[in-house]
Amino acid sequence: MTSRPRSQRTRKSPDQRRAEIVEAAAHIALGEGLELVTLRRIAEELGVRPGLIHHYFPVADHLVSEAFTHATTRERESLLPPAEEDLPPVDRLARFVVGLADGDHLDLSRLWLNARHLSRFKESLRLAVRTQESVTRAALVTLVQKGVRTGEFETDDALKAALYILVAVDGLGSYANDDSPPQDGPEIGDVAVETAETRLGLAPGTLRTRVRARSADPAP
Amino acid sequence: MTSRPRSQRTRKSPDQRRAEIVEAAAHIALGEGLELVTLRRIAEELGVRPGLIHHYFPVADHLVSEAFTHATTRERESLLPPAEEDLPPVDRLARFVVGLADGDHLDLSRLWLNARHLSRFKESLRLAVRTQESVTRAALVTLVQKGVRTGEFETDDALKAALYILVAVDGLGSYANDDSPPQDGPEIGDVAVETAETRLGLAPGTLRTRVRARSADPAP
DNA sequence: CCGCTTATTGGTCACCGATCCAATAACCTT
DNA sequence: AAGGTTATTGGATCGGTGACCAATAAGCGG
Repeated sequence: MTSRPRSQRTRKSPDQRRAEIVEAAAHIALGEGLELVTLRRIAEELGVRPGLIHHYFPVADHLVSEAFTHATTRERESLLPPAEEDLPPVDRLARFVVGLADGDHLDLSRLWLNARHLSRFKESLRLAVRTQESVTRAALVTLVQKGVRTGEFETDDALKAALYILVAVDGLGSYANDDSPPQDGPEIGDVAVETAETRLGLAPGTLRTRVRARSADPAP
Repeated sequence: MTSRPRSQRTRKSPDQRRAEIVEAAAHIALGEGLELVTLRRIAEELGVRPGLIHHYFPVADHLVSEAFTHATTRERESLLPPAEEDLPPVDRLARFVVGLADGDHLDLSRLWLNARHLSRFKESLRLAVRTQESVTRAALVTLVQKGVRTGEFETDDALKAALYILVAVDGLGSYANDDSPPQDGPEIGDVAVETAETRLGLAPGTLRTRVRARSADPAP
């Protein structure tokens, strides 16, 4: 009865295998932390021998930074997607800010916190963080500018407004690993939302309203 | 010639030795990171055998969290000292916010970032972080309230104002490990300073001015 | 001054990382 | 169908960590 689930050996194309590895690494990074993106852990995840991972990533740190980049990119595409023609900037901003301010996407906040710290010791990760940072910033600046053109936002310095919003978002992200009761008085998440509204001349409550409106009205 | 710097054995009182260990650990934590607060590393720092450290801290994690608490407490006492009767709230706030916003105290910002992330995995550290967080918050709230009473600050919600300032400060702290050129357009450090000024009804530039004034005028 | 408590030593052990490498076998090419 | 390329394996090595412990000696109290 010695079932032989020992799947012998499955040989895949380098591209495919590599993608598979990065995918698994990103998954672990997001769920368990970048320090658990280890040759053995990823190998285990894929049901493969550690040596194989080393074959594709001779330097383990590179896998770590790729995992971060991959996870981060995918998350951004869902949180701050590039212009959807039909969706006004206010709604796009609302999704981004509210999505991060509220409990959702805690994974992502933790990952950023993780990466920002770990980048102190890992050169390649530091570069990846910087890159992702500027991509995000660019996306947000573009969004703000578009909103200004459509008259939805009001600011004389789009870059500055974006920076303020990002600092607030990252500030909240600092608390991503707190597990204290959310009785922080003035709903801590509001800080980012209010900051965005203030900086862009939106009436208080606008952003949360837009999000609620959208989720209640799934099919236009 | 065999100099015998092998200091035989120096036996100290438990209290003294323990303090010495925590001191060394705090130093390493601040300068090299909490993950380097290791039995061996601290022992080396003190010219002592690792076993001794284990004798005082059977659970290594406790040393880590104590190191954080120690370092953090000392730094706070210099950055946000408890009421000095002669110093007006504006100046005390200025020292705190500007001190953190500008390049100084990078060590401290890195340590906080470090601790906030690492607390994801270390229970005892998580508690220490939460404690230090609330001590700092309480100190800042008290300061804001005092400023409101003296008429220097203007806000209808001291706690909220303090939270905003802290989020901005922590947001900046997120970038503590960046080594990119500081050409971030609108001086990134300004975000915290401006946030404080805005939230407390201070004229723009007030805080930086106060700091400059104080450092130019050492002896009253 | 001697004895006893205990701070301090100098190891051991198990665990878990990265890195490297020879041998194996999957699969494509001819 | 045979051969060759190389993806994949299964080790071994090395360095670092925490935990643990018997033995030693420092220095205090009698």
